[in-house]
Amino acid sequence: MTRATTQETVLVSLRSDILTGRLGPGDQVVQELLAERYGVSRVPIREALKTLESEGQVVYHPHRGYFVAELSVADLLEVYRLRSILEAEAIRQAVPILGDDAVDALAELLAEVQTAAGAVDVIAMTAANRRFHFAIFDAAGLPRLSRILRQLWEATDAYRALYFQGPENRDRVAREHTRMLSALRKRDAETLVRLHDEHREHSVGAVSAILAARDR
Amino acid sequence: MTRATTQETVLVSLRSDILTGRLGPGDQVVQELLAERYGVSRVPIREALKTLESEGQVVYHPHRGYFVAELSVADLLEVYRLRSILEAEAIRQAVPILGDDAVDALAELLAEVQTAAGAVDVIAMTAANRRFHFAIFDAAGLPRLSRILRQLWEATDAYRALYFQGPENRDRVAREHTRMLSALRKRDAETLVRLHDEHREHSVGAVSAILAARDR
DNA sequence: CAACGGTGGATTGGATCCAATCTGTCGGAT
DNA sequence: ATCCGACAGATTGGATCCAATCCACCGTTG
Repeated sequence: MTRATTQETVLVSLRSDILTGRLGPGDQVVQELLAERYGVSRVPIREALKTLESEGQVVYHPHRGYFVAELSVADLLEVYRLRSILEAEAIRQAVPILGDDAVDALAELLAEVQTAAGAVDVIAMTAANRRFHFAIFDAAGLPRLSRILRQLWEATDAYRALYFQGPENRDRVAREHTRMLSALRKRDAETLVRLHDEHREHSVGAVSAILAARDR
Repeated sequence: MTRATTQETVLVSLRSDILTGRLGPGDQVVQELLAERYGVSRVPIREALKTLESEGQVVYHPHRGYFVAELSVADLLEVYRLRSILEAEAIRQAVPILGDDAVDALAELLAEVQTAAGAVDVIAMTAANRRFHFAIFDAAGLPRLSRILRQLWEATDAYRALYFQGPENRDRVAREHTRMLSALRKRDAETLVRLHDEHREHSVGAVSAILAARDR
């Protein structure tokens, strides 16, 4: 059994801090503070922050430190535009080579999302939601594409949690996922692409509204 | 004047080491060795390596260290496939909003590539070539897209230098760039996209041949 | 009163030291 | 002869310490 290194555990903690809003957009990330919070030295914190920086989750100013990235509306639109292009590519590649067992696994993941939604556990729902979508994307067998998509998803993590706050959004996501699964069962890539586009379309609208409200 | 931090200087040194083949694909990157070579401690090395890791230039195995990434043929094909999609997007966005002054600047960059090609300075040519292409991509005003494209380009840096070794490849690139510039002057995005596709098509063939030769 | 320069506290950047882990090798047991 | 475990060297991971930088505050000066 290979134990996780400290920087790895710190990394997941930091991600969750950002996801839950404990570290909000624009906040300075003081290394000493985190070191104390997690009971480690500053070294693994720094390495974890470097990773987050390259993912665009935090920005780095030399000699000033790391700050949780803030998304402008333009950023948000760009992220969704890129996702639209790349997810379509992933889906078209994945659907024809998806085995029945993989589809069954997806049904399983769908159930997890529903469960978390029912329990109003926003964190669990965000995680399950991601697993559902990436089970499809990863099936394309294009690791770099998966990696880029992960970065794009993570870039909006700080805001996605807000989206799932609304019960109507949770219900909507549940319905859409069900339709995605049925398109998958028919191996209907084009419908799946269209459903994803609608899915994103709605959430980009909702999140921009949140952003606009914040900036006021 | 704000001085560069050590990790930044180390980062550019490392990039150049990889580009020139001083660090070849598959090599282990021993931190102590680099620390001595650059006359610094291991800390900035580690941070620079973290950055390279997230770009996919090196891979990281906990407790074992960093290794210069090796590209399989499948990796290479994926990189070029993604570039094809994303560069087309960048070009279509950029061309209509490109000012005359920007086109003039590109002509300038083209000249630099030619000069370096004439001088058989592979390093300078690689750098100038990149500046030429990214002047176009960056003009799209989509920073995340630019960033992703940079990562994709860097992933094949270790192999690109080999491509420019061949004089016929250098000549070909020079000709193609000239045609790109003239398409740009006419604001003909579709021709420019097509030229880029041909450009890539040829180099992916050449680099796969190099890869195949290595693996034998 | 605005602009400038100095000063002190806070924070990050880098160096050095020690601990943890991995890997290859050498004996010994089966 | 082969497999297994202990040991040693090498390398990385993390902690601690000191130096460099930044930034806000304040007093001075024009």
